[in-house]
Amino acid sequence: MSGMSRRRITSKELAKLAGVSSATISRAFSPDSRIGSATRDRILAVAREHGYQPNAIARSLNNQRSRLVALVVNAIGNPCEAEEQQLLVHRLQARQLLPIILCCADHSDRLQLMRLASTYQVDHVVVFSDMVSMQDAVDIFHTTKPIIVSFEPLENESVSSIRIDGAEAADEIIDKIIRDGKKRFAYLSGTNSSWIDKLRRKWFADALAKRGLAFEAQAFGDYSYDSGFKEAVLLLHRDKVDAIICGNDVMAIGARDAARRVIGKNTPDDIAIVGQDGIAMAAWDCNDLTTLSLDHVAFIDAVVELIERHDAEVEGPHSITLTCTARWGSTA
Amino acid sequence: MSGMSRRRITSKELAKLAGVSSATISRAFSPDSRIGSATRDRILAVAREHGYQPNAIARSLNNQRSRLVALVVNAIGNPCEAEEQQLLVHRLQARQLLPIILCCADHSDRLQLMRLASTYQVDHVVVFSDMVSMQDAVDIFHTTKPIIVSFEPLENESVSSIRIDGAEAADEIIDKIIRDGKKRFAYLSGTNSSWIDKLRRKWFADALAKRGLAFEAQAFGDYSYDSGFKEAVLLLHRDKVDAIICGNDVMAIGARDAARRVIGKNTPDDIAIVGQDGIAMAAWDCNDLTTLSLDHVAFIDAVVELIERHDAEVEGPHSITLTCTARWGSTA
DNA sequence: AATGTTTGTGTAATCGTGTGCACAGCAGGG
DNA sequence: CCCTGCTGTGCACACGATTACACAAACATT
Repeated sequence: MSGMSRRRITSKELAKLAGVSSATISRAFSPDSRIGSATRDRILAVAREHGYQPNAIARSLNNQRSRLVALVVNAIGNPCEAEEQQLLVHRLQARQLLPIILCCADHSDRLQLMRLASTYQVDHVVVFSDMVSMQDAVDIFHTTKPIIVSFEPLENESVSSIRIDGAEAADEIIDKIIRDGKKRFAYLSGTNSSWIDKLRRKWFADALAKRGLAFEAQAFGDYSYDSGFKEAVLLLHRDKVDAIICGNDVMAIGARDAARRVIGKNTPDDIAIVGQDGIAMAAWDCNDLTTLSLDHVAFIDAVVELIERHDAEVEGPHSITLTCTARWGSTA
Repeated sequence: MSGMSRRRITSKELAKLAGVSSATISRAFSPDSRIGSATRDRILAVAREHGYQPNAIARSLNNQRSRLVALVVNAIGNPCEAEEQQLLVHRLQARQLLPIILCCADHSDRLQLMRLASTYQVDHVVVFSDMVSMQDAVDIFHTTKPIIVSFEPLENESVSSIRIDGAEAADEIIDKIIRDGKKRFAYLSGTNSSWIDKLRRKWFADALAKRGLAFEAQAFGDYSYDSGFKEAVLLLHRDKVDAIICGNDVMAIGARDAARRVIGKNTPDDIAIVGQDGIAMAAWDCNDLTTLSLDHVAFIDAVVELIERHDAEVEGPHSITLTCTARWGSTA
């Protein structure tokens, strides 16, 4: 435990200390290699004494395997993703894989950021963000076969994908709201550029169309509470809608607050408000949101499953489909 | 753009293609090295054509500089930390540094996890988690000089620290609550093992003591909404307190909901509820929490400042102190 | 006792870059 | 014409580990 040394000790130096060659040091740290158990024990003892650990960078260079995983996300703080990120990081850590977070929210060149990460020879890439196109991911990580979270089946040979389908659940929700007597629907998007947002909106639009209705208004926020609050005021006041489908749960909570405080209308009697994602906060007593929800555990299970297939070098395109469910609260 | 190749091209191969030596390739990618500008342009063109990027792993091995930063956090989903994490990741990315997240919440051997990360020769370590002791951090990252977020000055030569002081703000808050006529205080801890929690409690306990009072009850949660809810019911019902200081904002929101829904008491008239952290959600209209808050931007500025000092190899122990402020809402 | 097999260790090459050193070419000054 | 100085490039080694190969010793088999 004489770990006061500023510099890290190398395998060659440890070899000298233990009276063996550096190859033997390496073997002492590789579980299944031919080495005398007495030698191994002695080496591990000396290693512990001098605080030696094999250098993972050098090991990666030789192995062609870095045990790093790039996670491309929109943001970290964003609760919609945070729960899943947390789960995934746990699962990776359990497999001795280290996550590198690439955060796209700040729009400062996302592609450059991904290129930087790709130079670190990451073993896997998981793209959660809808701000990066599949083609960009494939081009930049052409050596890694990205895992992409998607809302439609991807036919591309060089990616694996997780497809999420909420059409049915959206239909259930719309059905309930209409039976409750609401007539004028609005959609509050999280962004105006994302294809995920477009698809989610389509689920609900299709459900409306099936019943001869359509969205009477559409607004654009930025997935934040404040934007949900602000846009809801406009929708309720100007467009006189009585049902708002929001792009995520956080905006839905903002919209609910706006309705209650600014307009003086309450859910679910006066108006209906629906979220999407099914974050834990949505189920809190003070929120109790009706939301189009995804099973986070199943979702991350799917990601891990794909990572395992890549590790096992199973060939061919891989795609897993998950379906959303409606989670009922008191807001719709 | 013929990036269909499965394997990544190396500098030596590119050298052959460009009719130069691999050393020249390397120089083409190093901004300040002696190389003819014509040669550089040609090399960069060929490199782009073949999708070549220098291998950061090999570069790190040679440089003794990985440009990786380990962030040791409790959890990712936790809103208390998420905002800061998000900020810090942005700042790191702007400096071309890649963050590796180490998540301690899952108690599966935190130390082993840190040891794993340390083998990747990270350039910096930032410890946000109060679940890892300073000594452990120093032992494991003895080559890296960790940056530790702390609540008391650390005299240790081998760490830099950010100290957070909330004594004054706690005093203000207690003062206000007492002037409002509340008399029986409870403290709702986030955990029973963390020294951060103990210190935060001390700020408020000292403020009470100054006025001849003390906490009449103490409960232990786990920083979650649900635990705040559950424990608050007990505190209000069994211990009949009329003011609850919570270990973080999320528990405070849970406590507020419990008071309102289960006990039928409202803030701030019947009872006072105080949070800590000053997360964005606390300011939402539906919450409007009184909270002991820290300026997140200043906080991350301090972290980045310490990272820069380490990069500049400024010697000596570094410590930056930040003070919390009271953020007033309608709950106390 | 001779031969084959297993075990444990050392030697040296390799992974992909960065860089000190040497050197060739070229310009300019005397 | 010689000497000095600068520019651009290649050679070779270093970074710290892994691993195929070789080989000695120990052990097993006939």
